Amino acid sequence: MPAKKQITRQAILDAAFELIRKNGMGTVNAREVARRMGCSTQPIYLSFANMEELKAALVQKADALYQSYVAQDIASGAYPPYKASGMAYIRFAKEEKELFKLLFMRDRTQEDPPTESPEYLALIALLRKNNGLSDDEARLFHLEMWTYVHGIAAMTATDYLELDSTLASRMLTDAYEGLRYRYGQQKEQENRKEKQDGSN
Amino acid sequence: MPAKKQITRQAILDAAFELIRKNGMGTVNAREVARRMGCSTQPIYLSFANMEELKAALVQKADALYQSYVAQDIASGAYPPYKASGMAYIRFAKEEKELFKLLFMRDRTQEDPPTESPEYLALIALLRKNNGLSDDEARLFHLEMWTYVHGIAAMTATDYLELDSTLASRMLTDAYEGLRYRYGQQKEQENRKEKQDGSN
DNA sequence: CGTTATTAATAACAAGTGTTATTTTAACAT
DNA sequence: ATGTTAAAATAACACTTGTTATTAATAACG
Repeated sequence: MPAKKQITRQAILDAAFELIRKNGMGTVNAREVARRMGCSTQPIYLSFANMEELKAALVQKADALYQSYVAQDIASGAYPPYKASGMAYIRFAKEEKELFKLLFMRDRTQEDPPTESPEYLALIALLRKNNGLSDDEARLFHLEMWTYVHGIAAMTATDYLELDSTLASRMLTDAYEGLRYRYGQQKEQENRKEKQDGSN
Repeated sequence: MPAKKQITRQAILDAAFELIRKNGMGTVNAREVARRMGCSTQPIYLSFANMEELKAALVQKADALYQSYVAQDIASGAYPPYKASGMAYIRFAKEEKELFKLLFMRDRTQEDPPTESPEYLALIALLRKNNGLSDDEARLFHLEMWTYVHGIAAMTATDYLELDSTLASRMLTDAYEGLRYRYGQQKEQENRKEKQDGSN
């Protein structure tokens, strides 16, 4: 079964990924991808059923890159694991603005797992262990930290903010330690209340 | 100068605004706006030079609505002024998701005033007064609070988060009081250092 | 009541984009 | 070398959207 085989799915993906990285998903279209590969639009439809399928593959590729950011910042040991997750998210937003917008600033869809990911549960466990929090407390603590991290990252990706990693690190520590203090306060209050209840 | 005058600029603006509120700027186009008014696209080009001009007017209208949110939440007195600003931002994100995305989740452009708005300066002044902060400290404090508020609002607008106002209020207080504690700590450290320097 | 100015409707053009039909090209088997 | 066949180029179609040309309608004025 002889043929003439040249333009691979991978090559298309790579060309489209460069486009999306630099100019965003809004600029991805068949003719532009083809132009960057110096070919016609036909090969695209040989490797993908339609543009939607290509775009889905691009999202996957973007997510893989994000995962590598997290893995690297955790492995590097520059920060403790919980903080490293946040720093990686912010670093990704800063270095890959378009991909960040694609992955984290789109409307949530039904595909997005509402289920609790292992990564999420690992972070919750980490907070419980490090700060002596209950499961509910850890979840709220994490929500508060994560919305904060997301705020920094989102404003960075849209160019409202330009942070170096030193300031980002400081902001995360401020928030984290501030919350530890708050949650400590709450524990004290609960204890006081219990004591009172006991003495009555 | 006789004529026949019926479809006003205002009517077009109103129809387009309903569209943008419900379905976002991406869905605003001449034919759809016309369809909603039960007329052709011609009148649009009588009142506006082009669609870009219409869209700019829509952004202005959206901003006016946002300003009314802030004004109302400050005037209501339900929260102290600094907190009210944040609560209004979050409420706007929750009740007008598309408008929020339009105003606050787009890439920053050159039009966006890099200059320090009076509103911003008023909030800084408020923080200085209430918490005894220096100008620099207040600016950083505000940056930390505002990125947090933005994170909550942005995740709400994209449906990753669904908060009632009670939880939003609690989250803001947690962050605010946590930061007050942190900035208090820093002041102590500085004082300790000064004392040491003095004794040498 | 007819003229005229102005608005709106209709139709059309242009550009962009997804997609498919048709033709051409080139690698491999024979 | 040549025929077969997959892949690629070219061309075309469909649809969307911004915009403009042309035509029809209508209100104001004499």
